[in-house]
Amino acid sequence: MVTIKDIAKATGVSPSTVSRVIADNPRISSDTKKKVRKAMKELGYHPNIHARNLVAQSTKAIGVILPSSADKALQNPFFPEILRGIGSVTHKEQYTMMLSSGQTEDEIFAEVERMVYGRYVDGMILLYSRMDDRITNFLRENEFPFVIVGKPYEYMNEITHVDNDNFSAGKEITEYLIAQGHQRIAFIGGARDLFVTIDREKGYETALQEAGLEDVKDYHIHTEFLKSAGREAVESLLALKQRPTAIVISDDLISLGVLGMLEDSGIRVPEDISLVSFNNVYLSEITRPALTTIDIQIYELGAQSAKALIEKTVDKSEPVKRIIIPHKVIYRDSVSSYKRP
Amino acid sequence: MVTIKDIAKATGVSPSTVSRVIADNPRISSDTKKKVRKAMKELGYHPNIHARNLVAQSTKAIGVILPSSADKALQNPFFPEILRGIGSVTHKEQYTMMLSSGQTEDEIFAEVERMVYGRYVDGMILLYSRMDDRITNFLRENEFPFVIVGKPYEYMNEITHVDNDNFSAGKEITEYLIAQGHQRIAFIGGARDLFVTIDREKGYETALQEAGLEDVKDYHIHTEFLKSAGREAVESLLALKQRPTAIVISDDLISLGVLGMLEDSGIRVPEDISLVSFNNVYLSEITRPALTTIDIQIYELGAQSAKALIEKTVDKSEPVKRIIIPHKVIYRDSVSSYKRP
DNA sequence: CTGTTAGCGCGTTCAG
DNA sequence: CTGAACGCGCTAACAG
Repeated sequence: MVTIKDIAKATGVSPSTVSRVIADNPRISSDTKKKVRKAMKELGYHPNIHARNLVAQSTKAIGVILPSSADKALQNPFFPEILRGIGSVTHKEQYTMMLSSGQTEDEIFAEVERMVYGRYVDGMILLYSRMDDRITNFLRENEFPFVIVGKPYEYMNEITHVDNDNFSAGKEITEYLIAQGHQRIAFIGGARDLFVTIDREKGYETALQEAGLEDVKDYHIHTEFLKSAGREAVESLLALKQRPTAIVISDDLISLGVLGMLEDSGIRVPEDISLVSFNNVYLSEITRPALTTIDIQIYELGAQSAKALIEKTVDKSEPVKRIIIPHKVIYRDSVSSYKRP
Repeated sequence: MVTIKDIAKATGVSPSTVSRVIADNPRISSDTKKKVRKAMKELGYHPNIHARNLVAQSTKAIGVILPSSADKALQNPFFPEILRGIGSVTHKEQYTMMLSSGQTEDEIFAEVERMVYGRYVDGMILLYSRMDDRITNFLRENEFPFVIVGKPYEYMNEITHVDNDNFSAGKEITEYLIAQGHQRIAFIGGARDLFVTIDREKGYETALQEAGLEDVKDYHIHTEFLKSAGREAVESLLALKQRPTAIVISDDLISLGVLGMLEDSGIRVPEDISLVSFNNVYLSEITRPALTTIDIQIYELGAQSAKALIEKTVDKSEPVKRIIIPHKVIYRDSVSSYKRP
């Protein structure tokens, strides 16, 4: 391993001079700078970060916390995509990205503790937002910089977060369905304690209400990614005497499952029933029919959260922010206008 | 920040004693151990890894290199799942996982250089295997510990890698199709320079050959995840006077695309054409029909590669290994036996 | 069984 | 413009 001393010796200057050259300190003659840089190249010098971090009391690294992978949710293409977004800015800023690897909530919590106390990272991004979250509380109590992708369950004004306007998104897409003539519209969502679900559902309810449509209780379904359990729920939905003519689904991946069940039941989309959903992951354009869905700009969600976090870690006085990433309806083929039978 | 010194002062012992307690050194009286541990608890001591790494000349961290995300391939649920596998063992071993974040090959290469030279990590896992790969060469030249998930393009016997027997898998699944009476079987694969594709395709070819079936050139299609370009290819396949009655597809995600196109063309699966594919990601059971596919145990692929890597980083003399993860055909509904029309 | 000393590689005073 | 000296927090070698 070639250190600062080695190249100091090789060039006949002192280690501190070399250090200054690395930092591009203006009060070093360009002559010696050149000389030193040359030696660095030749000897293959590379700074040792641990030494650097030790003195700098900062690591240019951020931790990314995934939801507990008990959640099958991890299989969602949402994650690679948001990681890509985060990566784009960590990379640009020469930051490093450390991933949580725990499976259960307890494991993850222990990991977060290590990361924070051990000074592994300068800050973290939470890729989920759940009610009453231990990790969020811990981070807050320790005044450790972090940002949440989604909506914090409390202290909204004290926690920087990056989110979509899920309420409006849910409202808009439902209104679109209503504009197409649908009056019996159901909602299928994921876990009930996730804010995305909650917000989108509220938007849906509000749209119904404003249009003077009845909000039927049986039309609300919550399920974890639609395995057998979800199947029954959907079947009961179809068994209703007043079957819905359209469904708002809170996630593209769930839509895929629903699409399958509908096909099993011999129900055609969009002829018999219309579907809309959220996220616009790659999948949504290769299903048949292709899904009308809301593009929430996952990549941007990631990029902006990383950007906000880094800003905060370099300047503690950076104010708390709430960043809303715009969404957009992507019209494809899963909706038809309702024609009275 | 509370350091070793603080707790030394608090307990009236020397810093080194504290250090020894942390390492659970046997020649420390259990009395002082207790005393020291108590103080650590009370003062909230946590070791600073950078200090530790600096002296240990090792970081308990591994780098995970994703393929360049120009590849849309990243959207594949394969990645979250393999990360989960890797995470399971890094977590158990108290290791840390650092993710590459570059988008282009050049960016990633620069990152790898930093990680290696800067001693960010003790070793890395490459989540792809491509012909003539710069990063592989670099790692080899620097004798830096790494393992490849997939097959190295050369120096097979000098690079530890974790792979499936993709050749056999391709052969088996094709033989299954043949056993169902199919004689005209096509192959659709991803990028041509990826070893997975190559191996699976060879298995397919061998099966045909052994069964005395003709290997039709027009039956081979290569495409990047089936956007417009892939569509044309598939359409040309269907336009052939001798249309295939079954298709072997090298990835579940591609299958999803093909399924869509087939439906567009009014071709029913499996009645008109049978489909089989690889990976058994979550998706493959929610499509309609559910896909008959080969389970390659993605999670295990990740876990084993992490395990092998960590073993190598702790004991440099650990021999090069080649670990083959078994696969298994998962029979679902995308295949029917061929009946002469 | 425990304390003292030195040093990991680097950045940062403080002198000059 | 540059060098010497110190310290970041921790471990290891050597004493005792």
